Amino acid sequence: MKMSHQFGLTLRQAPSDAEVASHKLLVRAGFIRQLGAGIYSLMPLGKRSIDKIEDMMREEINAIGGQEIFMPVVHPADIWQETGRWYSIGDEMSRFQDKNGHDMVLAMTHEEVVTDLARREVQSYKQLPMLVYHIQTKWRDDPRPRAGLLRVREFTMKDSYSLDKDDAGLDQQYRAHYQAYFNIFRRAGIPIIAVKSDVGMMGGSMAHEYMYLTPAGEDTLVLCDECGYSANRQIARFQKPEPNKEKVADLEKVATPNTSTIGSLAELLGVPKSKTAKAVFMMAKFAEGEKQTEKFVFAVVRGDMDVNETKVINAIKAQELRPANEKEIAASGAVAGYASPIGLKDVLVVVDDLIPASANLVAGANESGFHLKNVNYGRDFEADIVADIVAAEEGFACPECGSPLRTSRGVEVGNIFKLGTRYSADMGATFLDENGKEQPIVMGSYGIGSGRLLACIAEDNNDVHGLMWPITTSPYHVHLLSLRGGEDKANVVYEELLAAGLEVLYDDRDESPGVKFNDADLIGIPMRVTVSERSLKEGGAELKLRKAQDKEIVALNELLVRIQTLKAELEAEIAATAASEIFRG
RNA sequence: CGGGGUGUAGCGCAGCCUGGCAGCGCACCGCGUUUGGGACGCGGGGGUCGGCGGUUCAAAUCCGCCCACCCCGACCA
Repeated sequence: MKMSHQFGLTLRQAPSDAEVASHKLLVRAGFIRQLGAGIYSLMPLGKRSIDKIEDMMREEINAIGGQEIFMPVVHPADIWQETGRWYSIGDEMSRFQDKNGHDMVLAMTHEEVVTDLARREVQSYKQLPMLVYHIQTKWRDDPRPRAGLLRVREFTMKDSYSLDKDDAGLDQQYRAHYQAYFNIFRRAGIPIIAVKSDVGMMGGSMAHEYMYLTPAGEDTLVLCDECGYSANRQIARFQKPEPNKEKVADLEKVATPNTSTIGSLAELLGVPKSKTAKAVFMMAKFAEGEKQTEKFVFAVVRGDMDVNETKVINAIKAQELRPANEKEIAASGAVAGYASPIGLKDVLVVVDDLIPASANLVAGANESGFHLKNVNYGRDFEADIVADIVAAEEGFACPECGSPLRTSRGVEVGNIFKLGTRYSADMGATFLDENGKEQPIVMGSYGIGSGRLLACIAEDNNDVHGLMWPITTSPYHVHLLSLRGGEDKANVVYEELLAAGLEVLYDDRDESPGVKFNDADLIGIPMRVTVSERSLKEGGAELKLRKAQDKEIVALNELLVRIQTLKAELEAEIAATAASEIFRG
């Protein structure tokens, strides 16, 4: 491609609303342009990189038996009603009516459509296993898009769906994806770790997320350097400390004026925070078919720990959780700052499993200015549900080996879910087994966001001058610059490289050398070839790697072979990182 | 949804407080000089000052409402 007619210019300054490196550089280098909040166009350079990423996805998914299909982006509401997600998903799903007044949805994922296809096409166990996938645009009206392509509302995703006759088959396809995803990320040139994760709105029994570690990420991961345990903080477990073994003492009411925080309470009474119980009030939404109900939830954890809302949602099997407002708190009989589960009515009490084992805690008296000492579970109050609802923190003990845990921020670039029969059962996607008995198809779903992956590659591969693409995802292999006195020879080189099948971005513009060099560094194509009066005098063309400092002069008649060799070396470097991943289920 | 911020040329910004011809740098067009790390000179083109309404002789500037975008939080894959 000749840059003189390239659609999309480089910018000397990034738009002021770009903050993270990948966003600034992708805009400045002309890969993407923003249309609205979380809505981006891909320019020619960006489109070429995305195509390469998606082609690698195709190769890896084809290699594990995938068959590419293409499913619609607009769905009739009825299939979403069949699975109940029409009712359970909130504003994040955009809905509209067609001209006949029929409810429609913009696809945010494709479980419903693929399950509908499966119930039409799959009749017999003899057809299974099968794996279908597509690369399609999705729309999720995220409450807060941010950071360029790292978090958007409209995005393209490769998602595959596995169809099996039983759990063993699902497990096999799940593990195949587990490895295939690592292959894709390796080939794309970025380090990724897999962590155990919440199943969220997908439902199902097991899930992993693929995380690129970066402070710009917004998921918090809990990692153990000792044994390799890794999980999203939303579900991360840890070993609870040994509870105290005190003898149960008598309940005692104490005046604690102006002591509505755990810190001030512990100080006033001279006890450690771990001897107190903390209460958090939330409203939980439950969906039963088409009906929605809300319930006041009273969660209790030890004072030195924090509630993990995802764990609460999973413990009480709610759809959604939000903080309760003052009115709702008052209606429940609880007193903010002095709340306790003792004597409350019509509320759902959820207690962390460390609480029943802890004796003589300090808790609120449900009376402003008073707390109770020596509160004991079982004697003074009981819970509707006892479960692990505490958020894992840096330094807590690893659930597997007891070593201190570490936390890190990450961006989720992919995920895999064991769906089981969550969708096939609701939608009647069944087959006949060996005994002629009707069984629901056992399913899995597996996604990777291609734009988010592009952003992570950019985030991981840049320096002060600009982007530095791995050869596998670079929009072009070679960036050819012609400078004064080298124009004619550069034209010949361009034609020769193209004829050899190389992808070349040719800077044939009438610009000063500085502009061309700086644009080349900004765009970040791995190999740069300069043809000028000077280089010709020195014996040919100048060849430089974007990531290296050294330059070499290569005779024009050897240039093609030299570039092909270098390209093969760059590809081999990435291939050399391939490995089998240990599955951590 | 809560808190904070910003909307003036393609990009970055000044002007607004204290109302009076809409500016600067980069980018863009023409001519000339220059040519290996974001050149220089001369001459040009480009604006509903986010939108609507109000105050005023006069509004980018003051007032009201709305919209968009960004950041933090809530939430989410």
